[in-house]
Amino acid sequence: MPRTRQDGPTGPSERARPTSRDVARHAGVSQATVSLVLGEKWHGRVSVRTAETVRTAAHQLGYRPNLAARSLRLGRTRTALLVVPVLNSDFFAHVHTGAARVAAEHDFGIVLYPSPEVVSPTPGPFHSARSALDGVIASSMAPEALAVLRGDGLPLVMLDSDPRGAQAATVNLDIADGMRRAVRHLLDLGHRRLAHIPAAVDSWTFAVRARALAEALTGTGGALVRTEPAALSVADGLRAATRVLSATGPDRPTALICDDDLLAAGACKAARRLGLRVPTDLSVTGFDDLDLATALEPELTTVRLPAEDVGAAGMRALLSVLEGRSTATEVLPVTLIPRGSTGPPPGPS
Amino acid sequence: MPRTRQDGPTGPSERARPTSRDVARHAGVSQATVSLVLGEKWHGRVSVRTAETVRTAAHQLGYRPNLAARSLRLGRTRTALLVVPVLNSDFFAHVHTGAARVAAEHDFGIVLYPSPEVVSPTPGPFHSARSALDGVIASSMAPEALAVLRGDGLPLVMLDSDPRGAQAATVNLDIADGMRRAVRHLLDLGHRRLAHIPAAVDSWTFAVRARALAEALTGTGGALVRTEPAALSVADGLRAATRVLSATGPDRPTALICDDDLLAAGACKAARRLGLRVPTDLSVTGFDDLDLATALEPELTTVRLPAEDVGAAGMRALLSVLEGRSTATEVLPVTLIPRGSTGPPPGPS
DNA sequence: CGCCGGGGGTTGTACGTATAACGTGGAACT
DNA sequence: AGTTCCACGTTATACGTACAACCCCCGGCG
Repeated sequence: MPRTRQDGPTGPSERARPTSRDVARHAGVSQATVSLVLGEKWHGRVSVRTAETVRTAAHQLGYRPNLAARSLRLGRTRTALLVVPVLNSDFFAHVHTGAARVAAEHDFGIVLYPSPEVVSPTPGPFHSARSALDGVIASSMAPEALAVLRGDGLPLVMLDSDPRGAQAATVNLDIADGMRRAVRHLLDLGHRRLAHIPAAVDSWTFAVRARALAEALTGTGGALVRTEPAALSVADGLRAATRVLSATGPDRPTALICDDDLLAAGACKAARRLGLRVPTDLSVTGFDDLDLATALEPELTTVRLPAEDVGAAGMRALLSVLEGRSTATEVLPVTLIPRGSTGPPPGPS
Repeated sequence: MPRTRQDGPTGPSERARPTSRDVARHAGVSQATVSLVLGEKWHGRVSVRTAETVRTAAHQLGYRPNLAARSLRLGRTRTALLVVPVLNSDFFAHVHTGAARVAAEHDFGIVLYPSPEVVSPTPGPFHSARSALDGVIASSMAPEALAVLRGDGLPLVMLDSDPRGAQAATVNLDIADGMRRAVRHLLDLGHRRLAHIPAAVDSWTFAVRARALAEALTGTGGALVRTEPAALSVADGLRAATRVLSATGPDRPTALICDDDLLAAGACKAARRLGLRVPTDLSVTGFDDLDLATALEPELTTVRLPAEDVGAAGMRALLSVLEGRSTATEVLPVTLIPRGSTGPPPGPS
């Protein structure tokens, strides 16, 4: 007997949750009527008086619909999965916040999934096997992980990912424009020899940065003198920047473009250790505009990515897909935030 | 007719998900047998041959159990809610990671909820109204929010919260010990005049810091010369530290103890702006050991809080509670990470 | 030879909800 | 007076699963 009322060890204070039938009994109507009223589908089918009776009864009993039952009946769960590569970046934390806000407005829940590998070593059948889901929002995923996701056949929205060839709605950041702005900013300050510290991560969002950087430099007199990829951490940014800055003569750049604020922070550290002052001797730019950017001294010039907007737009896109309206790729604008880590290049000492 | 097979606009490729009954038909057995086999409850009730047949059939069809149905039947959802005050701190991101890892090991899911207010302005009926939950892990919650949570009558585990009077399992950090270590560290370096920048947040974890600081100083010759609370941000840490450091003479502290790395970062900024070098003229300590701590120059001496362990222990505690084993309060040790932001006080110039 | 036992399943039911399909009493119209 | 029709509900059912309770057949034993 699995279903005896739990009046045992927990005591009788552990009241079983009231069901719609309990409410019905209490209000003197049938369970169907309760469902109609509480589901706001009663107009013209139930009298105003009865509806009111039902509502007060539900309130008195503290009735909460059983979502498992509702999901089973409806075949929908009003829950979306948000997959992010790493959570310990407040970029994705903000993505989540934005998505959760929109979700809440539409009575949706969000399950956060910090990349399959983090939680379980076996990619295996994806988490959607566990939680009942209506759709998936995947952020900056590697292609093979995406394939796994798509295997579930769930409605999918991709964030900050390659829109080509993806049979899915996509919400992107205008990363290329961001890079153009950063380059333009440095060129305007007078820099001509730039170096790039790309993130050593195989994902669309970083591939775009490299391409846009090259394009933005063509025909401007500026040149990319060095490229040194780094893993996404302060420590590896430090290492990469140190290598780049150890060059001398015309190979030494006067400005460093980093794919991420973490890398930029590492670069600033490297500069200081090499006796270079930022921005007097070296300019540094980042991407994201994390908390970190203003914690540093000098504060970081960076391309701000509207993370919360990305999450919100992603959730909205998913809702559209679920309602049958297919969505075009959406591209959100980014802004360059000039701060203290960039300045004119040092004079030709 | 709500349940016509969806062969319309989406096309016939949108196969309906196979149910246990489909598997049964495919394997030539009854649905009950499928349930027994897949639920690993068949030993001695189903022959090995049949069990194998069922499993291959399930695999061929790509069967995934419908979790809504299972939850309805079982009355349990294998889903826990993790409530955190703010997500845009990688402390809580790590808490989540730890909890999610343990959850995955036990085939549990985790729904993350970044504090009621963030998502919906009305606290109202809590999120547990939305998602079907087996239990709640609440991290550093304000008392009134906790009361709302408890109102749902769900099994509850609290993280980093006041264990007294809480009829719930608690996983705590030995914050008091952390503060003691920080103070001891500074005293050992020779500091005698300390200032405290507490977080202006009404929560247990910060209240403990203040108390432990006072206790750690009694009878040591060290004194707390100033206390200036700040909101949990770099900017407000900067503001508060600026006020503290503007004092002159014996009121000016030689070391700043900050309740959080963000505040410590702000303090370092303040020091630099006032022409004070860290650690030569001023020592600074923080709490958390965020990425931030090693991004700064000098790197931050800080009390490392094992965030991931907290999350993991919290999830384990919840599992214990769900299995009827009540859990004692657990206290995790913390460590002081001495780095570049602390040093001997300046000589009596 | 009749009865027991147990291995190997099956049938039936309940979880709580949403909604299609079906009354039902009475006012209004023919 | 009979028919229509509507306002207001109710009854019945299905979603997919887990498991209690039953069933049947066959070998062994008294």
